[in-house]
Amino acid sequence: MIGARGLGQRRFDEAPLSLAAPYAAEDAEITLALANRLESTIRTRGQWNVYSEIEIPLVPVLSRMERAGIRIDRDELAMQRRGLEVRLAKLRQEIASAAPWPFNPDSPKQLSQLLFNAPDAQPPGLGLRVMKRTTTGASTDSEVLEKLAEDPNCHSQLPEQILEYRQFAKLVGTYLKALDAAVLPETGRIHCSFHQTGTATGRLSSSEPNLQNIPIRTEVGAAIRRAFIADEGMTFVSADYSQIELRFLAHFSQDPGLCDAFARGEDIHRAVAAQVFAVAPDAVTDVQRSAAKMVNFGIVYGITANGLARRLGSGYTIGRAKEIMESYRARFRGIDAFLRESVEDAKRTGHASTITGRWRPIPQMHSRNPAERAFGERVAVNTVVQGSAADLIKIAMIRLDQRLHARFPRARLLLQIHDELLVEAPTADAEEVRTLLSETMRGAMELRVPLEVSSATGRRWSDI
DNA sequence: CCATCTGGCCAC
DNA sequence: AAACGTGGCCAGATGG
Repeated sequence: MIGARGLGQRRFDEAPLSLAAPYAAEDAEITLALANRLESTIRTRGQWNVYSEIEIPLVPVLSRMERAGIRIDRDELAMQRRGLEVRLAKLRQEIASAAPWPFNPDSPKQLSQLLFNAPDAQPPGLGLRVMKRTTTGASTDSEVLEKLAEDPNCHSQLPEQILEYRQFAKLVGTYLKALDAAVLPETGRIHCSFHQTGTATGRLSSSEPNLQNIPIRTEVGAAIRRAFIADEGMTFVSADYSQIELRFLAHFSQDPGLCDAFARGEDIHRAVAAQVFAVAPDAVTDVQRSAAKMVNFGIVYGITANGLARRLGSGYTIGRAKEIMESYRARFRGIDAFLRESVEDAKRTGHASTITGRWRPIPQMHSRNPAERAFGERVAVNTVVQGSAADLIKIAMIRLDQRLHARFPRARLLLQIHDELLVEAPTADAEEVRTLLSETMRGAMELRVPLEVSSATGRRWSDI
C-alpha cells in the first residue's frame, strides 16, 4: 500500500517483512487453515451476514479509497502555517512575560504547577483554586482554563493566553505540519489508511494521517479544509446524513413523538424542546433549544444527570438537569422504553446488537462494580445506535462504489467520516454524481422514519 | 535511544 | 477504571 511513511520506514508495531518465497506453499496452507477457522467462528457467532454482505464487500472499496488519496494544496498549508507560527511566537513571548518562571507552555504538568502550586511551594505557583483533577494532579484542560479566565479572582492573563496558544499549537502540530509531511511529493496526494477492525461499534477508523478529524468547529480550524482540493478537472461532491443517530433512536423506539417530528421534517431539537418544556414550537427559546439538543446527544451517549448538568453549564443544577430528563422520559415514553430494553437485552445476552445483527460483547454488564456496570449500560445504548449508523453508511458505500463504477467510472469515493461521504467527480458530472450519492445514501436502508441527506459540491473541501 | 504512558484535544 | 459514546495524534514525561 502506498503510505505516507514510504518504504524503508517501518514502525515498531509492524511485523517484519516476510521471507516469503521459499515458504509460499506452506504459507498458503496456513493462511487457508486460519481463514477457514475464522469463517467458522464468524458463522457460529451469527455474524456471517455482516461479514459476507458488508465487511468483505467493503474491503475493495476501502482499498480504492486508500489508493485514490486526496490532493493537497501544499502552498495553502504553508501559508496558514506561517501565519499561525507568527502568532504562536508572539503568544510564547506574552506567556513568558506573564509567568513567574520560565516554563514550557506545551507541558500540562508545568502549567499545572504554575497555576495551582502555593506561592511558597517549589516551584512557586499562583495558588489558584483547583476545580478538576486528573490521575496525576490538577487538570489544566480547556474547561478549567475557561473558568479561570472568567474568574474575577484570577488576575492572571495566563489562562486566556494558554487557551489561545493551545488552539494554534494544535492546528499547527496535528494538522498543518503533519498533513504536509504526509503528502506524497510525486503526486501531491495524501493516502490515509482506513481500518475495519479498529472500533468496538463497527465504525471505521482512519490513521496515518487520520482524515476523519480534520477541524471544522472554529474558523481558523476550518480554514485547513481549504488545503484539500479536487484534482484537475474534478469537483468534490459531499453528502452527509442529517441527525442519523436520532433517526435510529426513533426507528428502534417507534416513539410517536420523535417519529412524527421526523416524518414532518421538523427541526428536531426545537420539537423536542417544545415537548420537554411544554411550550409551542414557535415559543421555544434559543436556550431551551440548546438544552434539548444536549439532552438529545446525551440520550444517544447514555445520559447521566451529572453529565447533562455539566454540559448545560452554570445556569443549571444537577436537580434541574434531573427534572429535564424526567420530563423527557415522560414525554417520550417510547424512547424511555427503548433505553430500558437495550439495557435489559444487554444484561440478558451480555451483548448489544445493531440493526444488521452485528454485536458487541459488554462484559461490564455483570460487574460487581456499580460504576463499571453503569458504563456498560451506556455502552449498551450507544452501541445500538452508533453501530447501526455505521452499518448504514457501509452499505451505502458498497452500493455507491458499484453505481459510480457503472455510471461515472472517473468518479471515486475518497473519504468516509462516519456520517459523511466525500467523492471526487469530473466537474461536468458533479451534479449528477451529487444526485446519485444523495439517493444512494438515502436509499441504503428503509427505516420507520425518512432518512435525510444534505449534499454539496465544491473545488475545495472548505467550499462545502 | 526507544517504547509507553499521560493529558489534552480534534472529529463524528 | 469507567461522572456522556467512538476514535487518533500531539508534546511532554517517564522508565528501561
